[in-house]
Amino acid sequence: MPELPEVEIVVRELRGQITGKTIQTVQAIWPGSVEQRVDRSPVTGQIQRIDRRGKYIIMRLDETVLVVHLRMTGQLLFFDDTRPAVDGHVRAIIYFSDGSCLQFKDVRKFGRMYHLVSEQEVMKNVGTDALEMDSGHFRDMLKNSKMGLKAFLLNQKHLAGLGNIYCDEALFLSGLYPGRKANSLSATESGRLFRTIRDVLQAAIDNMGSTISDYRDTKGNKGNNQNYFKVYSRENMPCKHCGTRIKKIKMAGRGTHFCPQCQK
DNA sequence: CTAATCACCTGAAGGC
DNA sequence: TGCCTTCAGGTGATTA
Repeated sequence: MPELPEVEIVVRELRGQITGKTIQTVQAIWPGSVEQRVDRSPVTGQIQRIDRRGKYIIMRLDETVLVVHLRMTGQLLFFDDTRPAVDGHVRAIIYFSDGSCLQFKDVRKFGRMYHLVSEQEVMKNVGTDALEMDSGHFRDMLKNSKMGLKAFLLNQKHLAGLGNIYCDEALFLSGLYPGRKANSLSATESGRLFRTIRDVLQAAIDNMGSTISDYRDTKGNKGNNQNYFKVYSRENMPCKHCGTRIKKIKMAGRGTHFCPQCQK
């Protein structure tokens, strides 16, 4: 579910909710969801600051870091009081010394909470955050890749943060066919794609993220951006630009929506 | 290097 | 109602 905009909303809320709080214990209800990679040290300490790169949430403690990736169905739910798991899908709970808690709910169990010395242990293949990228670097990466655009944009090592939804949206608004080779773009097309990606992500943040089914913010609220999709989930519906039926095909292993008329 | 497939999991939705 | 198949926002390993 969560791509860059959804993770950004969660991070912004968490900053206000848990910065400065001290972790008392972490209860791993489903052990597979929590990876302890710090020898002889339980997860404790004060949360100094919270960062985000791509879809990763990085909570910086005194000596270590707690990194969370929500993958498909993960949610971080904050509560002012101490309470047991709110339902059977809660995989871990962080209890703070002031009595509040953060519950990590994840239906499909793909998400992870990592306790690490450095976030690089799990983020060595994650590139520059999509909102921190500059157009020159983006153009250089495109020029040096023979991948199709869809696969290129989904690959987190180039640009971190885009997932299936915002890839399809950005390619539609750029007028680019998802199978188009990255190194075939002109300077104009590259610049347009760069700006479109940034605008699509920013608009989604302004709309509190997209909720297809599982995404919730830390208070359990859904996003609103799903009401503004231009192509994603619009198979067989008329293109908002030209009226042609939107097609859905499988590309780079993912459902890919596009307008056969507008995207070349 | 690039592309395709599978694996990891559970639940919802559609076909029969 | 029930069974079976397919699909889902992600990523990493493996195999052509």
